[in-house]
Amino acid sequence: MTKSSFIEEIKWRGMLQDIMPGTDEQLNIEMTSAYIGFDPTSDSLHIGSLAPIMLLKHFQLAGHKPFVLVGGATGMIGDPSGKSEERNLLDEESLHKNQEGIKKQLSKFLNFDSGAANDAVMVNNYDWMKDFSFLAFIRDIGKHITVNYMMAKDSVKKRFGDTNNEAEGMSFTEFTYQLVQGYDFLHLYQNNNCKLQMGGSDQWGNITTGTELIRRIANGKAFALTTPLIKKADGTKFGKTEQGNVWLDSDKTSPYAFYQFWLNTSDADAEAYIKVFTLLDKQSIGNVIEQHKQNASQRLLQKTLAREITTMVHSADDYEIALKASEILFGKATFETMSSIDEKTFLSVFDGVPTFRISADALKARINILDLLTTETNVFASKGELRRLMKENGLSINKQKEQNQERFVSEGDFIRRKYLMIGKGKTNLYLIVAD
RNA sequence: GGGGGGAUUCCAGAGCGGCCAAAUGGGGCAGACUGUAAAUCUGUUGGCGUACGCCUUCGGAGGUUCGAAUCCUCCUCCCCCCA
Repeated sequence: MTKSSFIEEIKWRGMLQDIMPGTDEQLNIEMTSAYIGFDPTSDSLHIGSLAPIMLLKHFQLAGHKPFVLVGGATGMIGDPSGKSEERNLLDEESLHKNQEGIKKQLSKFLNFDSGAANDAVMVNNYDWMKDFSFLAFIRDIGKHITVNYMMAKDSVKKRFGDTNNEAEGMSFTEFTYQLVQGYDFLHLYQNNNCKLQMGGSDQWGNITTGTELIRRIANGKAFALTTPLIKKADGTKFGKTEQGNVWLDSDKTSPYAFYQFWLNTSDADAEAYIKVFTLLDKQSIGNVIEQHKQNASQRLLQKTLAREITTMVHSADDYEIALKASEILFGKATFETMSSIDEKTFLSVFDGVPTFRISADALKARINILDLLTTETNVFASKGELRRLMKENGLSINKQKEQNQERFVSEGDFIRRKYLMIGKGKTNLYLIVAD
């Protein structure tokens, strides 16, 4: 891939929303540095950050130099354009911890230490903001931008209330956000020759405040580029499940659950996602989409998508396990086949499946299924809920549908006299372990 | 400082003395159809009991009443308008 192909690349992938004139030319002239900001509010990123990460990935692949900016300072303020509330100050220790966690995850995508000229660099704006006094800031920075300019931004306008919306009001702190973020850009421009800031399309206003500052203060030319926010075809929020965020950290979201998330995307979404979230080239993606349409029930598109992302975010081994687990859990596995698998493999299959424990002693006697699932374990919140589910034929025990509320289970029902698979509906599985 | 409006079950939002565990919509869950999709349709959505039923809920604390989410008093919190 040559340097000039970056824009082309993200264009056909549908990752280009807005771009400032001259950006492409700048990228053709020289190896250019660009940055994207990430929130250090947790020690792990979730898939909401994946699109910007891929942007940096393509950027580096194109021979340019990516900067990762950890928003230690801005993260305390809260971006008014986002849904986020104003945040609390993170202490330096957790800030540091989160930064390390994020770097570790990003290392799977970006080269930080290869020795190449375009190695990625991580910076934290807390480092240069923490000692910047308020007075110095309003004198040196605030002076150059008018309130009129700041108020013209959509993110701000929205909060003041326009014809459709009611005024929400915003604090001075939030109002200042774009200036602080703009200053980051100026700082990186002056100290790291960083000429481009990228981000989600909601960041456009903040980014242009930065280029404006650079123009006025440093008399320089900087560029901006944004990527569309990832949406789902049905309009619901991307990246959320009933369990909450889908994290990149395998402790927070198991590789199996991660794989399942992507496997379950709709056709319409998967076509867009495979371009954004995988590195497969145009030709390969075209083929996959074509083949998928020939025989949609094979779900080749989702399987490819899930394989690529799981391998990239976790590992090939994790993918293999997740795949095998999915085949067993959703295939035609029976009590016999489940029993024939060796215990180690069996457990790896269930890694990531919610597990409940019960004492082996309690199993000596026969237990009513209702009691087992509500009183002995908390698989279900109430008996009423469970009864309802059983009436609707939604409960299965060891892959067998069960409607009889008088059903009793004992040791013999447990696989290897230890494990019981409980299914809720078609897709939700729980494991009960007796020990 | 003055005036007005509000707080209801996950959310929005009806109810305004008994028929209210509380309309309707959204969301959730399940079933059918399928492909562990999407769309659609159906059921369900406080707890306990198979069920007639019982228990806990309508911002908080008291009160009126045979009976209150609904009326009264005080308190807390939110919003709007005028100064």
